[in-house]
Amino acid sequence: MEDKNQDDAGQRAAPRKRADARRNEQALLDAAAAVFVRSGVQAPVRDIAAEAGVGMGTIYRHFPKRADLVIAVYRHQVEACAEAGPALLASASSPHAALRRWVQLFVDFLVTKHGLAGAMRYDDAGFADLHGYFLDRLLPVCAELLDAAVEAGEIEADLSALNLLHGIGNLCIGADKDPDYDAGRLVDLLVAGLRRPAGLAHSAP
Amino acid sequence: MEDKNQDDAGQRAAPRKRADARRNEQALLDAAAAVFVRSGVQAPVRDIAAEAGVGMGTIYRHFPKRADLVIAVYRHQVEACAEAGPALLASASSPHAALRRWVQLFVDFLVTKHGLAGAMRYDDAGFADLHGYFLDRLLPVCAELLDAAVEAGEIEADLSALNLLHGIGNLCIGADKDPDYDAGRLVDLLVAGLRRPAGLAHSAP
DNA sequence: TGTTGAGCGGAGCAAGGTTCCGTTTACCCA
DNA sequence: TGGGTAAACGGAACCTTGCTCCGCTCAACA
Repeated sequence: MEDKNQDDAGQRAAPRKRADARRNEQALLDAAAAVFVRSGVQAPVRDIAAEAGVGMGTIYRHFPKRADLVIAVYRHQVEACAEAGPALLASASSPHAALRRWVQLFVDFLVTKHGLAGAMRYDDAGFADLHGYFLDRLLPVCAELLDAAVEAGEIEADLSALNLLHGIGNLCIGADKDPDYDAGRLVDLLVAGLRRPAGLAHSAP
Repeated sequence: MEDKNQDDAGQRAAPRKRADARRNEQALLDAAAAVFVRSGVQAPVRDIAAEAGVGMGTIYRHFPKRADLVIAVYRHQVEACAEAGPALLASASSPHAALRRWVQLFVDFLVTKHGLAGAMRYDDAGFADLHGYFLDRLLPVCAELLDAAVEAGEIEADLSALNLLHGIGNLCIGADKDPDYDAGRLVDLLVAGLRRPAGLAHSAP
């Protein structure tokens, strides 16, 4: 456990960081998480630097783009969401039910992070990497759920996972700002609209 | 027709503008429209001033916020969309069909204006007025269509017009940037998901 | 303990929205 | 037609925000 430089069991080759560097990276992660909760994901970089008690240069040394910091802060939760996909598929009563529950999981995640959905927008150049990261991680999961539901004859096959994820992300924008806006309901309607009239091809259990 | 100062048959009391002021206002409107087509709605104010051949001060005299300029440019089309609602309700085969067609009209409008949907976001403070304008004009129309469909027993009553409009606006974000993203399809799914299983309460014609 | 380069801080740059204010000029009246 | 005046103009300047640059510091290792 108390190893020398063990952040990432994955890629060896990183030439061991200095202690102060590791300390600062962690401080930045903690500070960013706190600031994101307080002020939202679009909080100024300067605020985060101040909260962590480091200079601007330090932030950009560890996280070359603002998006990289955001990614790092939410990595664990994205990972958890990705892993929930196959699990739900195995445990839910049908692929469509699994899809529906997974989608709500994703919505809950997005909605609880002030402004994350907005920052993830496809057309936000500054956050292109964030967009890419979410897609890399979640697109295969979403596709698997979608395919399973198509396979089971529960939904039409004409919606790509990419479109669905995009749509969900978009629907969650602003959900944290307006208590009357119910992103979960809208997303659920969207997934419901996907459903075939019961008993067309195969039959649903 | 060649009146003295007749922009607005509505509110009297405006104390007659100078000729150069009227000329510049029109030039700005034209310039903004051109720039919006070329570079999108988020084009820098400076670009619009340059295109119109006026200074920054002039733009802000006529349109105190960037959003005011955007509103002015699209006012006609928003108006047309608003008026299409009752017309569709009168002509379509059912309220739900009317709703569906109206919604597609709105989607087409949003998608063809680079970045308009993005700028309209609820959580974009800079464009709060734009958001407000769209809502003022289109919310009653949407509510009317929704109510009619509920009345006819075609859809559930548990989705507010505000939520629906929000959702549609959100779904259209980025649609102009990514040719693979099909906002129209997603919105249609959403509206489809709203539909009651046929023949529940009243019966659909 | 001396050397050295990884790491640090923060001034500075660019971009974009908005404001300020000295100058210009359209319009009214004599 | 000639003045007077307030409306209108223009653009420099300001503020915020993301990101870069670079001289200084000090952790790590011999």
